[in-house]
Amino acid sequence: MPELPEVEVARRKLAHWTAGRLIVRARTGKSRLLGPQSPQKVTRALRGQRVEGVERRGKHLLARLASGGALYLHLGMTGRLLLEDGAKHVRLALELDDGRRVLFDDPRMFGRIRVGSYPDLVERYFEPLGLDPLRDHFTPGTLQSILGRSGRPIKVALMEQHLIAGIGNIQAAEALWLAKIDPEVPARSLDPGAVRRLQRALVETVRRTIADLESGAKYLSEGGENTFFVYGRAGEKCPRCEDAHVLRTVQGGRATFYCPRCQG
DNA sequence: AACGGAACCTGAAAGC
DNA sequence: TGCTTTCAGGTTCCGT
Repeated sequence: MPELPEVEVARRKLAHWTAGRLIVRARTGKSRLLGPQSPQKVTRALRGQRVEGVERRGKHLLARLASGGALYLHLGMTGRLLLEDGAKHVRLALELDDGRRVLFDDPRMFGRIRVGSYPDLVERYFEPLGLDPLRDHFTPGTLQSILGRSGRPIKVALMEQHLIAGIGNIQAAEALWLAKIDPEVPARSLDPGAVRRLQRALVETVRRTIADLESGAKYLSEGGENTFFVYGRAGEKCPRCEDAHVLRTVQGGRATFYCPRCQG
């Protein structure tokens, strides 16, 4: 499920829960989330460690440990972080010195858990990523130069993590609707005006989704109300022009929602 | 290199 | 009601 907004909210929560805390013990079991690492390697690297801070780039999280090591997490499609119980598929549990437990729940196991040295994990998982829409480097100029390198449909290009980090299927659709850009046009064909609108739209949709989540909004999959403009709204009237209906197509194997009138 | 499609998984929702 | 199919907000691998 998680795109940048959910991951950023997860980062804030994890930072809040673990601030100044010691991991008394970690529990995990053998699962594909661990990759080649043994459960023992993971639990040994975490036990007794103090969490010094939690960083995010795109959809990737890194918790710095006092040892100079770090815990890397990717929430995949269905991963989430929560306190205490209420989770059926806990893949990692961190028991803190205040008696609380942080749980990484992930039914589909598309997420990823790694331990290692902080520099190694940064190099492996952060450095290959492109522009992060919440950082200062995300400007119309940098976006223009990045998009100029791709001839793929703009919707597909927006989701390529080595170009722009953190945008997924929902945020891509929402940003293109806000910017009134046809999802099918080649990325490099956007003129400076369109790139400027897109840059603003990406920041806007990401910030708005974060604000919604912070105010308690639930994921669609957890029964939450659909707060998006076009995502998941095939057949409904476009909320802007109120004339055309939202269409659903498929690009790169993923559903794309857009207004053929506003974004034609 | 670039692209489409399948694969990896489980569970909820829709279809019959 | 219950069985079957489809779909899901991510990433990676494989063949063309």
